[in-house]
Amino acid sequence: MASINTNDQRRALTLRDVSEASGVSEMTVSRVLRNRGDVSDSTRERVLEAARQLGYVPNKIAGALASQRVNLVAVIVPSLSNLVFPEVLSGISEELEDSGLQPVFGVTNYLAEREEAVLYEMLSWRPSGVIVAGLEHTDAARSMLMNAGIPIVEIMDVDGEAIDSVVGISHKRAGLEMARAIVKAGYSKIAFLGTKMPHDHRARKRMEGFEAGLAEAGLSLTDTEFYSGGSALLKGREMTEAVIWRNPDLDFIYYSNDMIGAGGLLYCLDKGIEVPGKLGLAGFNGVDLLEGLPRQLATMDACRREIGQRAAAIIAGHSESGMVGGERVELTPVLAYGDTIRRV
Amino acid sequence: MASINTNDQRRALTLRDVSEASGVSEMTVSRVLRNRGDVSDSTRERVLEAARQLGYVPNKIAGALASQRVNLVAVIVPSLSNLVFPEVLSGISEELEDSGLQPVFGVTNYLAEREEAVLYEMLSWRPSGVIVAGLEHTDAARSMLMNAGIPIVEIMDVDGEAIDSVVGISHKRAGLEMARAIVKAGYSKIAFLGTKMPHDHRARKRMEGFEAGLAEAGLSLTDTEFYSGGSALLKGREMTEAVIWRNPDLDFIYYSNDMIGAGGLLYCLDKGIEVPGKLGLAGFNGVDLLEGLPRQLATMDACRREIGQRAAAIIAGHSESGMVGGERVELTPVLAYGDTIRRV
DNA sequence: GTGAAAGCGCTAACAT
DNA sequence: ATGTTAGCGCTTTCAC
Repeated sequence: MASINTNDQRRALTLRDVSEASGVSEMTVSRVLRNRGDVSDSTRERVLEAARQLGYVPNKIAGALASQRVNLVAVIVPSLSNLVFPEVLSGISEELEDSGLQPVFGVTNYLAEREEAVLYEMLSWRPSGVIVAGLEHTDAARSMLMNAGIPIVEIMDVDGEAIDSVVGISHKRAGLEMARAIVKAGYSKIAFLGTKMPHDHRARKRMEGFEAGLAEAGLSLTDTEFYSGGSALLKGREMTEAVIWRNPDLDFIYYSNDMIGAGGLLYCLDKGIEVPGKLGLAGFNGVDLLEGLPRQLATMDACRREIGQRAAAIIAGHSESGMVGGERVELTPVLAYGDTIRRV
Repeated sequence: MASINTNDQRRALTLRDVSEASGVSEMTVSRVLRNRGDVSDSTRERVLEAARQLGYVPNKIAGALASQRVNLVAVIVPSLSNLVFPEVLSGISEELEDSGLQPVFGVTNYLAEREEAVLYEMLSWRPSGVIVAGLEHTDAARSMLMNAGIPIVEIMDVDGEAIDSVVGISHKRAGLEMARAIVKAGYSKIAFLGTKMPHDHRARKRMEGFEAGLAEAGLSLTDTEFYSGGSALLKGREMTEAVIWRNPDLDFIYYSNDMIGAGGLLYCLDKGIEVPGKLGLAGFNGVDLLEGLPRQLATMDACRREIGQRAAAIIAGHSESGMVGGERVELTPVLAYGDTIRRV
């Protein structure tokens, strides 16, 4: 009890220290600590006790180098403040929980070069798999992924060519179906409000799909506006005000995410604008937050958590049973009409 | 141009491959790739070109083992869905950007045993430093941290005994000052609404400080209510309704976070309850979201981003110049009255 | 400015 | 059930 950790702070403990303390070979200590191979109960006890007493923490760097195996899964997302990605990450963590694999998160801030750098850094740790948001990458990044020799899962989006596996939804179709629903509900003077970020490819695809849907009915967007930075809720208010001011006869606004949509909704309620009679509104993502608003904003669930789970399951499957790869999982978002689209 | 990466997918490239492709020794290739030591320009060119052509990604596992240096900083937080932590993480990432250090994130879900497990896993990769939220840990975790021989920074909270360095605010004092401000404004029938999580020590400390502040004026909490799970905004509405129903003469509600506070505010606006005249409200954190609400909820900034930056700066400082450690940084949150506390 | 040898701390493979 | 040997891919150190 007395001399726990009197060891020098500089030098970390090694297997050898545990070996000496327990009078058992390094190899056997290693077996005990990894639950690998047969070890007698008495030996196991002694080793475990010695390791505990010393406060030994294995060196995975050495272990990984020797075994050529790393229990890490690289997960690369554009942002954490988006509300969307933390949920994806939860799904991944949850699914990986009992697989022996550990997620490691990297953030790109929606910058392709940043993605490339993060990826390079992560691949240099030789992870067991990569989960990366989106299908758009620099050439270098794409080539790194193709040559990594590990399972790659691109998530969120299925509109494009996948490197290996892909799990997501079609944002183009999401936009398209929203447009159809809106047209069917009788709206015709329609605006799109979104983020300015040129690298938010999914928002862009939703807008493209949306325009295609309007085109089917011979319509086109009356106005658009894009923001960057700041409180999304506030930006939603401001942009809504601006676009209404510019287009007094506007009858629908499609927002690229629920936060700005919620801001728009609050603005309309404040100003006494009749929703959905005079003005219809819809967002995207299906975030929890909406449940607490005075009215339910129409939205489309992006299946965030499930995307994380399915992606993680693919990586875990590979590492267990060496699957083939190249899987494609397209989930189908459901349109929730809420209270902000006129019912016909 | 033709035969880029015809290499076998199984075996990753090594320094030797680059060495052979460039006709330079492994050692010199290593020097080039790390910008270490003198290498002639012509040699450097050849090596870089060969590495690029092959698509070589260095093996940091081997590098770390040989050099006994790892450019990783372990960052451990309770949650990502809290809105608070993503901001702390941004602060850390930002500060570490040009330090050569890389943050690696782990999540504990407010569970002490989970924290211990995550910590163990992370320490086994021998990071250059640890940033961990909170001062409360299991004995084993505490002992691991003390014996890791690397800089440890506990963040968010300064009310307690630190292992090494600490960066945060006093949540007790935050609660205390909120109570004083409320009492001064003339409120006296006061409720506290928060999360049920027993391991949210900071929310607990705010409540304790708050009660102490009320006690100074001979007051005590009229009612409390705690929730877990679900949409915080919605829970805020529900709990507010419940507590008002139980205590018709209630004149103030202190929420443990801004999200439930915002829910409460929206509820009051819906119901036409006069805020702050009949009922005062206050939250905690100072999240962006509040800016988009119809009224400004009173809150206290938790200095999240700055906490991340300062903590990261301490770790980076250590790794550069071998500082002494044991720093203590207490930031001071500012009370923003907004529109939901009566002005006197 | 460049190369050769030794070894980081562990585990695979093969003893016994 | 336990021990021995070799080596994972790099970097450190020292030689030239």
